[in-house]
Amino acid sequence: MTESKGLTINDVARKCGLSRSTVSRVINNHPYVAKEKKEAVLKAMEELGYKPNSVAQQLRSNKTHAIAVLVPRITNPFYSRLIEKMETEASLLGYQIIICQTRYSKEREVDYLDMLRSRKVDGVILTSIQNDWKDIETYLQYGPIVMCNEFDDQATIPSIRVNQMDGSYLGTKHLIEQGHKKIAYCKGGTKSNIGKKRREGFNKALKEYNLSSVNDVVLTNAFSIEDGKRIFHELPEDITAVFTGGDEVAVGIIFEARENRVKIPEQLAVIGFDNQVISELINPSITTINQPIEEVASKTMEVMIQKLESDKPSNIKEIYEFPVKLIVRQSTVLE
Amino acid sequence: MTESKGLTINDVARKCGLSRSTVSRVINNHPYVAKEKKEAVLKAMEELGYKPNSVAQQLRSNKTHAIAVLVPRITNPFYSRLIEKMETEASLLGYQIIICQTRYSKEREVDYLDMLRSRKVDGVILTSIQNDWKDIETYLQYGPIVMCNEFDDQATIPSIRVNQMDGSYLGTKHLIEQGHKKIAYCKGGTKSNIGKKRREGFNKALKEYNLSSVNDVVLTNAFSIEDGKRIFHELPEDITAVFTGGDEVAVGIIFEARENRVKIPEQLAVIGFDNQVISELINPSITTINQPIEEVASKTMEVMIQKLESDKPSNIKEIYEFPVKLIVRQSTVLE
DNA sequence: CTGTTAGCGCCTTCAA
DNA sequence: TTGAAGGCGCTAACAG
Repeated sequence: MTESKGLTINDVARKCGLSRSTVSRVINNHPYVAKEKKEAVLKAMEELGYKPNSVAQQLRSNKTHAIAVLVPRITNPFYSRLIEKMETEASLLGYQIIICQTRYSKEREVDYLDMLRSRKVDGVILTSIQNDWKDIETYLQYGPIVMCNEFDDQATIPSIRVNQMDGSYLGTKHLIEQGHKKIAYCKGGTKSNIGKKRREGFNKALKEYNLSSVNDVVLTNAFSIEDGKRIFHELPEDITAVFTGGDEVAVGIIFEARENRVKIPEQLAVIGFDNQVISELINPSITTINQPIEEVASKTMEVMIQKLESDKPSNIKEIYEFPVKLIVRQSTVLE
Repeated sequence: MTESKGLTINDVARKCGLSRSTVSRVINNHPYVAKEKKEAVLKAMEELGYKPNSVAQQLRSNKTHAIAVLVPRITNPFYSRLIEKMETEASLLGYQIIICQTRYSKEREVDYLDMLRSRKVDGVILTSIQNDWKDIETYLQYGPIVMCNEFDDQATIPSIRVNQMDGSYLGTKHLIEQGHKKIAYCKGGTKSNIGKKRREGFNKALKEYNLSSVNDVVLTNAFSIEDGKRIFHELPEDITAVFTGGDEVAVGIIFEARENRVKIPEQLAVIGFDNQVISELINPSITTINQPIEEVASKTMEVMIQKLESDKPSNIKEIYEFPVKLIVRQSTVLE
């Protein structure tokens, strides 16, 4: 098969005996085009099988209708749910999503942000942050950046997120109300603001019940199922409950507990975070914190596209915070 | 903040007192540029913070370095693993991935294929097929199309996949060897070639053991966990084993069996497909078929980029078939 | 209402 | 080794 030459607006113009401008006007639905000429153009485009070259349109208009979405890894169900909804919304509004996996690398984050400088995308959505805000800020002159999920208090851009503090507060309070006095706390990376807020909520709950000083068991690097398995073995003897900060970690702990004949929740109560599909299916099912992921994703895309289509400045701090909900299941309460 | 005007090659040329052509040569690493002038250009670009406008480059070169990947839904772990690996490979070779979720719609599939016509992407990777091959074929004149996972026997394009028939054959044989004589078979959609091959493998195993005529229990629309739950209740009394065609379906069946006090594998043996993370974590763990997803994804991207960078025709049928492996776990054998 | 003209930013002959 | 000029395909003034 011979590679198609790519029809241009000139071919259409020639075919219907009109000028390129007229054809262009028809393409862009301009007013003031005579009915019959418009139809002639439409007919010519149809017969030729013409479709405008979007790259040329992009160059002219200085808009790509593409948005980069940076995530650590797409296989993490939290991020894939975010992406699923963002793509659906974007597609409805005529935008494309370019997937960018940073795999927690500062360099890759910068490389992807550079797509703003090279005009490959109109805007960037960050769902995690590897670099300092001052380094990210310099990219703001090339197009809007919106933060979704993760955030930075100094950042002067829109931020769409859930109330993380409330999540850990509700979860911890629930554990305390089940009678636990010695609760381990798992955290992920060090720079995350999500982590900070969660810790605040955890502490707040302890304080309310005057347990603050007795709880200082903190497990770090808690992200994956594997981490959960490791953490199970790092748990001190006197711990009766774990706040994991993620359903994956909870799954790992439960799996390892099963292998080691440790009963959950009788000997160890476990609470997750995210309300992922697996939390409901594993046995025992996992008490967790539900985040309205779809709403967060929609709102993020809405804010981004609004920035793109209005000429309002993008360096304004706006915060949209969504509520979370405690989902009680078997991993913390007896049947 | 004032929106950056976007520096052009002209600004750089002016800054270092050379022509645009020379600057362009430096950008593209052409030979025959005097060392000192080259350095002057580099210095000017550096000081100005110039980066070439990739849209203009795209228009000139008629290449976008973007590849559309069509999947039904990104939240399906099978597809997100495929995408993860594809994105990683593409990014290494200087390409971007545009995520396109068809959600099993013919119309959306065509809309996304149209990005080839409008030159938004250089190539398209299909991981599922909604339209007939003859309708897809017409897009081939605009750029390469590669099939990954799903395939069509008539299609004259590269196809990267696993040996589906072997998968269902191995699984079914395993069930038969455990003593099962009445095995239910779950299938997904009607048009899938994957489904056809799987059915062949299933039948082949039955035939080998002379069980062909007694097995005619086929459950349809088996995709999700919810489908699995439904199917559990549709199972005839005399069935002792189910070939589910997917770990999600197996999970649904196991979940519902647990709720209904049906013992797995004693009363019902279940075999999945895909070796997804959850298959190992659920209790009982699921016997399943492992597919080398990462290898399939890499090979797909390799083939695509090779088509893009050579001028070889893209309408050649090439088949790359990877082997699958049976993973035996608790859902089919007593401990 | 329609055509002519002038670029968007870049790369690549062609001449020098 | 370098610069001038033309054009990739499209749209938006500006005339008419």
